[in-house]
Amino acid sequence: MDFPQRLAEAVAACCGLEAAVLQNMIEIPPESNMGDFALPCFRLAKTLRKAPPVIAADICQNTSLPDFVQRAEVVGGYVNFYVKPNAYAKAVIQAVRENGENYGGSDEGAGRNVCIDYSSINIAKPFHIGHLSSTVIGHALYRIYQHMGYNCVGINHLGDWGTQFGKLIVAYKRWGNKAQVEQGSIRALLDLYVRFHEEAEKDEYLNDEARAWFKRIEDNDEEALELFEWFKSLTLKEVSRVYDMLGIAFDSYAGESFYNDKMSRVIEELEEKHLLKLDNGAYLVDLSEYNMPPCIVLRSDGATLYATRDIAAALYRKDTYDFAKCLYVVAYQQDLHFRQWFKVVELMGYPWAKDLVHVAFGMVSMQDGTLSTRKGKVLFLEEVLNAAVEKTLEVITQKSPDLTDKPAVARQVGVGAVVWNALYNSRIKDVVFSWDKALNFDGETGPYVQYTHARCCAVLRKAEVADIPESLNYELLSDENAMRVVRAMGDFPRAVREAAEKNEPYLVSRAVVAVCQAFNKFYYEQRIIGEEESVQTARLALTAAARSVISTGLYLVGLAAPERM
RNA sequence: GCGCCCGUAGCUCAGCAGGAUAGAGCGUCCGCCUCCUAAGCGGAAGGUCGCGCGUUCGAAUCGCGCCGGGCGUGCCA
Repeated sequence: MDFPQRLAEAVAACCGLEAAVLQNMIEIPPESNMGDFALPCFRLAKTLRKAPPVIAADICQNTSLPDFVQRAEVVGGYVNFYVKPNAYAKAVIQAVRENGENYGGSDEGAGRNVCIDYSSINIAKPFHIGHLSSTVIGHALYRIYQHMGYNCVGINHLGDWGTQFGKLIVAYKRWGNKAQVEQGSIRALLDLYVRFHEEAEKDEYLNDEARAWFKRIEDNDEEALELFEWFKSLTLKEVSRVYDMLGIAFDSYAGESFYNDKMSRVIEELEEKHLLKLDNGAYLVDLSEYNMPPCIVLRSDGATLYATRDIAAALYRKDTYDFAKCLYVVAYQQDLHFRQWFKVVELMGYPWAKDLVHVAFGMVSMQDGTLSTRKGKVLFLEEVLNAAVEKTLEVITQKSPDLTDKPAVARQVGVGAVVWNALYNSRIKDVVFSWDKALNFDGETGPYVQYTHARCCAVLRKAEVADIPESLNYELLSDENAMRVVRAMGDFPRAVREAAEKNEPYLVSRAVVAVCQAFNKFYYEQRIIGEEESVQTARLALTAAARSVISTGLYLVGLAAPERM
C-alpha cells in the first residue's frame, strides 16, 4: 500500500468516509512549508453538509495519524500533514528494501489476465518510426500491469493478410528474384511494393493481377502460399532484430490470417441475435441510435472487414484468456472504428464489452509531411535506433574512455534515449519526429535517468561496504536534500498505480525523473563517502534505495539500467 | 456539415474527479569540476493558461458559444 493510501485509511477509519475516495483526494502541497501531504476538504462539504474548515478541523482532531506522520494542521479548508522525517525516511527506505524490484507494485491484479494488443506490424512492410509508439507504450503497459499483479498476454496482431500480398507477388514475379529478396529482405520487398504502385499507375491491369494472386493465396494455391509464407518469415526474422534491441518479446503472434476461419461465427451470431441488416448488398450493424455510422461486417462481394476480424479476435481472446481487460494500443485515427465494434460486442450481449479499451496515441509525422509506405518514404525504426547507438558510442568515447564493453552500454543508452522520448508525454500528443530530440541526452531524458542510476552504482561500488545494516539512524537523513529523495521515492508507488489506472506510462517516467532530480541535488550538496561512519551508512542506504527505485522505474518503461556509462 | 481530440513560457510539454503564489525540460544569459561520473548542479530572464460568456466562495481545470489546428466520417487497415 502506498503512503497516500495509508493516510487515506487512517483518515477514513475515524470519519466514516471511504478510503478509496479519500486516497485520490490526497495531494502534495505546492510548498514544502504547507506539509508533505494535504487533504482538501472542499469536495466533502456537499456530502457531509458542513463547511470545509469544519470538516478539516474534525479530521485533524479525530484522526489517529499513521506512524510516519508527525502532525496535522488545519489551513482554511485543508488538512496539511507533516511527516516525521526520520519515521518517513525509515518507512520509505524499508519499503524499498523489502520489496526490491517489486517496489511500487501491488497484488491488485490478483493473477487475472490482461491482453495487450500492441505493435501489430504489417508483414512485408517496413517497421518504421510510426510503429514506435504502439510498440513501446504497449510494452511499458505490459510491465506496469505485471507490476500490479496482473498476468499479461502480449499480442502482436500481425497484419498478415490482404491484397498487398497479391501486389507483392506480382511485383516479385515481374521484377524481382530470389537472391535479391533474400539479401535485401524488407527493403527489397519495399522496393518491389513501391515499384508496383508506380507501374500500376500506368497499367491498371496490374491491380487485377494482384487481386487474382491474393485470391490464389486464399484458395491455398501452392505457389502463392509458398511465396506468402516466405515473405512472412523474412519479415519476422528482420523485425526480430528490432524487438531484440528493444528487449521486447510477444506471447502471441496471432494476426489477421489466424482469424480467417473464425469470422463466420461472428456473422452467424449477429444473424441469430437479429443485429444484421442488409443494405446495398452489404451486411452491417446499425448504430444510428448511438450516433455512429453503421459497422459493416460483410462487404457486398462477401468479403469480411477489419471490424469483423476484430470482433472475431475479441471473442477468441475472451474464450482463450478470459481477460479482465483487453487493451488495444492503436493510434487515435481508429477511434471511431473501436467505438463501433465495441458497441457491437455490447449489443451482442457480452458484458465484458466494457473491458475492451482503446489505448489511443497521437500520430508521428516527419517535418516535411507524413510517412507514405506506398511511395517508399519511410524512416526505419532500426535506422533511428542505430543512429542513437552510434551517437552514444561517440559520447562514451569522449566522456568515459576507460569504460569496458562500450558497445553494449551504447546500445542500452542509445535505444533508451529513443524509447524514453516516446514515453515521456501523455499518449495523445502528436509527434513531429526530430533527430535532435530523439538524440538528445540532456535534461529529462532516458540517458539522464540511466546516468543517475550509474552514478548511484558508482557511489555504492566505491564505498566498498559489503552490507548496509538494517538498522540505521534515520535522523541523519532529515535534512532537506535527503528528504526530497525520500519524498520522491515515497511518491513512486502512487505514480505506478495511476499509470495502470490511466494506461499512461509517462506517469512512471516522470516519477522516476523526480527521484533522479532529487538524488542528483542530494549528491551535489552532500558528501556520501568519507563522512563519519553513521552518516555515511545512512546516506549509502538512501543511495541504495534511490538506485533500486530508479532501476525499477527504468524497467517498467522498458529501459535498461546500466551500472556504468 | 457532423463526430472525436488538441490549443498553458521562444520550443516541447506537466498540471485539468474545480482549490493554496501556474511548473519542468530544452533554448538564451550568468555561475559551479585540486572533492563520490559536469550525460550533473544552481541562478536569471521568459506566461492576458486561444477568445468570450456562464456555473461556483473559488476556473488553466466544469458547461455553452466562437477561433485556430489534427484526425475521422457506410463496403481500406
